[in-house]
Amino acid sequence: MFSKATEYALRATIYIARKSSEENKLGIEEIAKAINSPKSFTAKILQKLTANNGIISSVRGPGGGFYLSSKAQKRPVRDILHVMEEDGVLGKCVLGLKKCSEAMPCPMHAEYKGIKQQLIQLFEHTTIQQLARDADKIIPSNKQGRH
Amino acid sequence: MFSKATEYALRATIYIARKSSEENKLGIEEIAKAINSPKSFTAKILQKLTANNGIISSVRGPGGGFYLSSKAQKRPVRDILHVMEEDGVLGKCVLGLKKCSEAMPCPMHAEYKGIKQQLIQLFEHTTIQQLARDADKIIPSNKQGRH
DNA sequence: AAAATAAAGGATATTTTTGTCCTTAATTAT
DNA sequence: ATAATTAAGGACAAAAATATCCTTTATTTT
Repeated sequence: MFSKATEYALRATIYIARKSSEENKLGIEEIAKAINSPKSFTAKILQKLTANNGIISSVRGPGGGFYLSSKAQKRPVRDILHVMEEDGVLGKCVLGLKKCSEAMPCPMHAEYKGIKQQLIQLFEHTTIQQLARDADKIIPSNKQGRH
Repeated sequence: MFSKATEYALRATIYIARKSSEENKLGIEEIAKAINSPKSFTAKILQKLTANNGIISSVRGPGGGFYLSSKAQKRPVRDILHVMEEDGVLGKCVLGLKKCSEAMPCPMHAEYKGIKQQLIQLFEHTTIQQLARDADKIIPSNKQGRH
């Protein structure tokens, strides 16, 4: 469904959300290892997600690394797709027609319409935080100890 | 969602289903023009779909061309994806994890599960013929005159 | 101030996807 | 038989996606 770059972006962001905080940043080495992605390629992707006050925050130098602000945690997953310039795939025609609409539907339009809507809703309404918490329910992270 | 090659494969097959019969075959020129795809590239794709008694039938020489047997018309759209080696995308994990299952779910698994099932059902239960007929309801083809 | 650390950024390489062109093979009509 | 037509197939080209490496910049520690 998505490019590898976008898959890495999603995995990395969720991982950072789970394991980091402003006090406990994560290095690219750890992130790439954890999400099983090529390090340098992942670094480029994080650059994109970090650029101009983006989704991920970063600090250089010793003790530096990547983290997610609590504000960023509340952003919808779709924002990640947007930065990766792949949010288009959600609304796109399955047959790849540029002009496919209610007025000019492709042969699959009627059948696919409902699924498309659900996809858009899913990525729009799900926040990064929700996914991070879901993941923690299954394999608890050690970001914060539970009392 | 799918590669261009697969989009062309779907569009071409549906077009052939609508406009051709064993008595009235279509040439690559017409097909490519109709579905707005590069001719030679589309030819390669039709070769794939034609190979070893595949979905599309073809005959060389004058009066030759491509057509769909009535048996092929009844095949599910998923068969096209299979030939294009992209039926995998339907069942694939959204985050691209190789091992994502009920037992080892990715963070999006629960949320995406239902949509994935609908996608599989859609491509499995919809036949080429159904799409061709849907399309004809909107823009009637001239394959057979209506009395 | 110097050294060490970690992300940012540029340049380049590799692989895959997309696309084109030309020749070959099969079939039909002359 | 020969010529014409049309798909099959091979070789190659271009573009995009994926991946690596090296240098630079910011920050902290010594």
